[in-house]
Amino acid sequence: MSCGSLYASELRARGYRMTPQRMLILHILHSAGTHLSPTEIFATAKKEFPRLTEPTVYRTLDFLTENGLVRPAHRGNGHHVYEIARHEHHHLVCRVCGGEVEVEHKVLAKLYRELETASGYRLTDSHVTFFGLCPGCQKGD
Amino acid sequence: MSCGSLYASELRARGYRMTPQRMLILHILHSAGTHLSPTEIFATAKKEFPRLTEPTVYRTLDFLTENGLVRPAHRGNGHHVYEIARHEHHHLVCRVCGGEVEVEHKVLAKLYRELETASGYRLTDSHVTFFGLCPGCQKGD
DNA sequence: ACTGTTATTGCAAAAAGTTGCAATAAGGAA
DNA sequence: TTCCTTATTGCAACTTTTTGCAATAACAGT
Repeated sequence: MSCGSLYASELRARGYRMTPQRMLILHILHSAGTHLSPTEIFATAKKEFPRLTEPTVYRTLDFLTENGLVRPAHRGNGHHVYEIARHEHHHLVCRVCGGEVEVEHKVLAKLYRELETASGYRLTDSHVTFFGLCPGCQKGD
Repeated sequence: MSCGSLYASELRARGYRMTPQRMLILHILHSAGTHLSPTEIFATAKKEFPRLTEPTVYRTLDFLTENGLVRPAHRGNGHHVYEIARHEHHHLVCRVCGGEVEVEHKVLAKLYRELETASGYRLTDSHVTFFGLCPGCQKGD
C-alpha cells in the first residue's frame, strides 16, 4: 500500500475524500522536505494541474492541517508556511540570516503541564516560533 | 508631560517622527485595552482621520512593533492582531469559545535559557500562542 | 458496473495586505 | 519664525487570502 493510499483511507475513515488536488499538494510538500508558502505551492502545483485554483490551495492546506497531515508555521512576517507533518516540532529562526533550527516539542512538555495546572485549560496545540540571533550572526554584533 | 509626548520624545531620540497618524493609532490601541486587527484599527481611525489609508495603518503597526510600542499576537487564523505594549506576555486561547487568558513571559524564562544553551542562538523574541479548551468548554466534551 | 449523495472544486468577486513613488509635513538648524 | 532635509504619508496598482455558490466528481451502496 503506497503512502498516498494510506492517507486516502485515513481520510475516508473520517468521512472525507482523497482527491487529485490533495494528493498533489501532499506530494509537493513531501518532496520539498521543507516548508513552503501557499503561493509557492500554488505555482508548483499549477504546472502539474493547470485547472487548480488558489482557493483550492488555501482550503486544502486548511483541511490537511485540521486532519494533521500538514503543519503550519510562521516566519515572523505574519504569513503561514506549511510543511508535511512529521514529528511535532517548532522553529527557532535567526532574525538576521533567516537560518533556522528545529525545537523538539518534547522540550515544551513540562511547560505545557505547568500551564494546564495554572490555567485549568487543556492544551491541544500551539503556534510557537522563537526568534533570535544564530551563533554566526552574533559575531557581527 | 502627557503620555503621547513621552512616546514622541522616545521616537525622536531614535531619529523618527511622531505624527498624528501614529498618535491616533496608539490612542486607539490604548483605549481599546485589548487586541485589534488592522482592519478594526483602520475602521476606527478613519472616522477621526478620513484621509488615513490602509497602507499607513499597516506600516504604522510594523513601525510601532519594531519600536516596542505595540505587540503583535496571533489568534490561530494566521492573521495578526495588535495591542499596546504592556508587560511581556503570551496568550492561551480556547479553540471552542475563543476565550483567552494571558501567560506571563516569566513562565517561559527557563525554557528560553534551555533553548539558548542547546542551540547557541541568542533569543530576542518569539511568537507564541497556546490553544486548548478552557475549563468551561471541557465539560461539553 | 451503475446510481445517488454530498464533499470538494472552480469560478467570480470581494476583502486584506503589500509595494513603488511623488507629494507632504515633522522638526532640527539658522 | 523661516528654511531645509528627509521621514512619512497618500495614492494607485498589485498580490495574497477569503467567501458564496453552482458544477463536478469521489465513493458507498446496490
